[in-house]
Amino acid sequence: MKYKPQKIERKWQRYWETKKIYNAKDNLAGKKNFMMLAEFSYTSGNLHIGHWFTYSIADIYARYLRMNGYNVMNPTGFDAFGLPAENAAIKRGTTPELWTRKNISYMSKQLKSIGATFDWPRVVDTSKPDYYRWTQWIFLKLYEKGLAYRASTKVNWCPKDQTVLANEQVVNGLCERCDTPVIQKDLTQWMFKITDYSDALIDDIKDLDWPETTKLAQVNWIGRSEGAKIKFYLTGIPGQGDKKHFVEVFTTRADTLFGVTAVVISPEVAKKWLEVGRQAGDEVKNYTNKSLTKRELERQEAKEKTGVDAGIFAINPANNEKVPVWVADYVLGHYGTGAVMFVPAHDQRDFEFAKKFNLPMKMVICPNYPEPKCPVLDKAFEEDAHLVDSGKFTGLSSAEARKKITEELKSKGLGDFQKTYRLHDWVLSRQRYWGVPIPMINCRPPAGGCGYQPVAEKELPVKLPPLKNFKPTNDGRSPLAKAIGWLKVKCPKCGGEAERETDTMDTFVDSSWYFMRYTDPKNKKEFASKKKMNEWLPVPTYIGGREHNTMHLLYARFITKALNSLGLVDFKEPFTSRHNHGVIMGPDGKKMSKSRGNVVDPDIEVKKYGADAVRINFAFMGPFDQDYTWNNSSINGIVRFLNRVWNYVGRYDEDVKPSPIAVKILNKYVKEIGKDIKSMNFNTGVSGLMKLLNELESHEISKKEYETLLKLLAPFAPHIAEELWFSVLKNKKSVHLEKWPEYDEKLLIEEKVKLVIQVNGRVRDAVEVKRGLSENEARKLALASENVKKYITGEIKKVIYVRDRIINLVV
RNA sequence: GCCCCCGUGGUGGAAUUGGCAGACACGUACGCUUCAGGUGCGUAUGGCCUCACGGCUGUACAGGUUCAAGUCCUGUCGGGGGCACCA
Repeated sequence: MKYKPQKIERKWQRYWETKKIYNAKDNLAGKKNFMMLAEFSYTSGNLHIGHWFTYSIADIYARYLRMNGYNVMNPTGFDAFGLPAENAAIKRGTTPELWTRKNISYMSKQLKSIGATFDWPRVVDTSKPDYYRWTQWIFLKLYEKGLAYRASTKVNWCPKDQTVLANEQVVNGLCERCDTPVIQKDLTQWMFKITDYSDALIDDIKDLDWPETTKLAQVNWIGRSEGAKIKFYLTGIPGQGDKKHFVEVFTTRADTLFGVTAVVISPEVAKKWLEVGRQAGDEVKNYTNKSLTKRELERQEAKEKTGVDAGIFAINPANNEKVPVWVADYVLGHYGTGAVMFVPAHDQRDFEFAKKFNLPMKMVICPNYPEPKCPVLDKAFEEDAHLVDSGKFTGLSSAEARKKITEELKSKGLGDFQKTYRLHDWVLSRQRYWGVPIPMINCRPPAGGCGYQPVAEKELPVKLPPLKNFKPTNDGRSPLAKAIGWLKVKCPKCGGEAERETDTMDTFVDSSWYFMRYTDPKNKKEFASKKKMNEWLPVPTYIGGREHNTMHLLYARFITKALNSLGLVDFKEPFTSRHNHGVIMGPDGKKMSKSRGNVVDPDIEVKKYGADAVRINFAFMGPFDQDYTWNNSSINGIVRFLNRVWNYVGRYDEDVKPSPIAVKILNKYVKEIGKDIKSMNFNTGVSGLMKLLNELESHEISKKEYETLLKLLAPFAPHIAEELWFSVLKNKKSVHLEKWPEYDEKLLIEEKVKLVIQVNGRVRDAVEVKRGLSENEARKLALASENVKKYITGEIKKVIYVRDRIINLVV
């Protein structure tokens, strides 16, 4: 009989599912729980090759752990809400709901074709009311705690998708989903106070077993910088006395305070001044207003800095010098205090501004110290050095001066140490239909005017109403405003006619807690019971894509920390170890996309070669955290290998006695392959299997050894292993319920080893010797070699002997 | 600009953590098989020199440390990623 994967794979998939062998029980006596988490799928239509990559390796690992005695849960689910589904539905003239349901049913079929150990009864679907009622519930808990709030801010608005985006969803000024340039708008939005956790999110990341690059990306994203807040009193405001008003600046370089030649405020800060009726010339007003209408991208990409003299003055708290105040849009409104002290000698941006507007420079950090002369610069000197012309601080190092100057300012009430973060609060409102309704009610006049009220817990879920016209509107309001019957509701406080909140949540809220639901997916009373969560969480191993470094992973950490503060979960971090998988590029080396026509369809590959071959191909490509260009022919080698396994096991004869050499070979690879899978080096694990077969093929083995071979193969190629296990070896119970084979340490010891002989570090010979040779014996052997003799011209100065490995003669 | 990672045959990659570079595969070449073909089998395959034994050279480049360097250190070049007018 020939190996025909298409004939056996479906059969075993059905067998595993009906026998429920992969449905995790909550507690199994004597077994340790292990949730093998791979990111769930977005319901975009069908699985692409990247899903296969992720799920294949996750499943190999899961199967290995299960055979090693763990109680493994390998859950899967669907991230089903969100913009792409909505856009696809609009394009195809269907509804997001129908579109998503159809995709889920098709993708489920595809997921089953992988032959993975998915725990189907635990599947979650974020767009189902029994899931999103808990997303809403979590929102309410955060609201109670003050971690969800509504405020007006400058937000990122995608004019094409007609919705607000979180900072994390803006890539180079473009919408992450549709690449449309994002504009800034002042809108009142629901936000999560992720910034409350800035320090915890940075500090706790140290202890996680995550890729360093991911940790670093998060630390950079949060962008903590330590410096000082310094107060500059204002003067020269018509009709206002001195010391009545002040501007605060944030700086990391308090040591350059004596080099200040101006204070520059952002248009955002300037606007507040204009609003409180401060007198200002038309030039200042015009500049401020014009800057504020600019797109973020425009402001960033401006080649030349612009600005205007505000006509008032600030007093340097260090030396009481009077310096002008300028308004310039290179100073950002949303970072620090929105105002900076202007030190052109030691800040490149200020330097450029000073050049353009002819503002004075003053050098106070001198690279030549203690030489009296500082060089004339063609750019700002931004490094740390020693202070000059800085009063009593002259001569101090930058680091000392930062501390001393800030302390002095603090004692006078003119400043303090201050940390600033780049991270902003998470804007979670979306003005789109296909998402979780935010469970709030707004009571406005002429009704009671009670403002926003939370929906009572017992009223949850606030179901998403069916809508014929769910398209986004251009008035900045969610299409839910059109669902009149749904919209009108009684105010919980005054009983007057109020309206439901019409914004829906960012889908990243849904995916921030889905792994918790896996532990208790049917719970009707809680989002998950604490007891069950404690049995499975935090997630020991999480596999996913690098694109989530600063989005999903950060959000899930935040939600976990928030729930922990509320006493709802007992852990502070959701994922103890994280592994990023690479991206599979098309055969042309470019990112796969329909428009390029370089998409490799996993269904076609499976039809051609079988799921086992596709799985092993992914495992064999190389370390799974790297990117790969799809190679059309590499899978041929895998198919060859599986054919050879098929034929080799087909040779099984119950009367044959195993050769001792074969037993030894197997023993060696039991150790190696196990080690490789355990450390997630799946590529060398596969090569181990290939080597094993290469070495074994010329030997006879008995049933026990055939069984070992199949057990080693089982995590990688579950179908063929199962088929041979039943049909050739005549076993009655699944190979996947077997224990991982053990190896005999004693059998690993080779009595003979290869000793490499070097002369001056160059290999000249190699001899087979018995293990544990003494240095003297080795030396004799080395000197006996003809080839070695040629190179020994004089006296031997030194001998380095590494037992059982190498002898190096130095002459 | 700042921060981080990576450079090994024609290709994917391996290398017991400083000890035989190129395992295992893909591809290619030649040969064998015949079930015609894609997915059979065998041999060869970093480069240069040699009929051969063997020698030289070789892990982006240039140095250094060491008996010994793909691995450690310094610099350069190239590729990728994160942040980016962040004070």
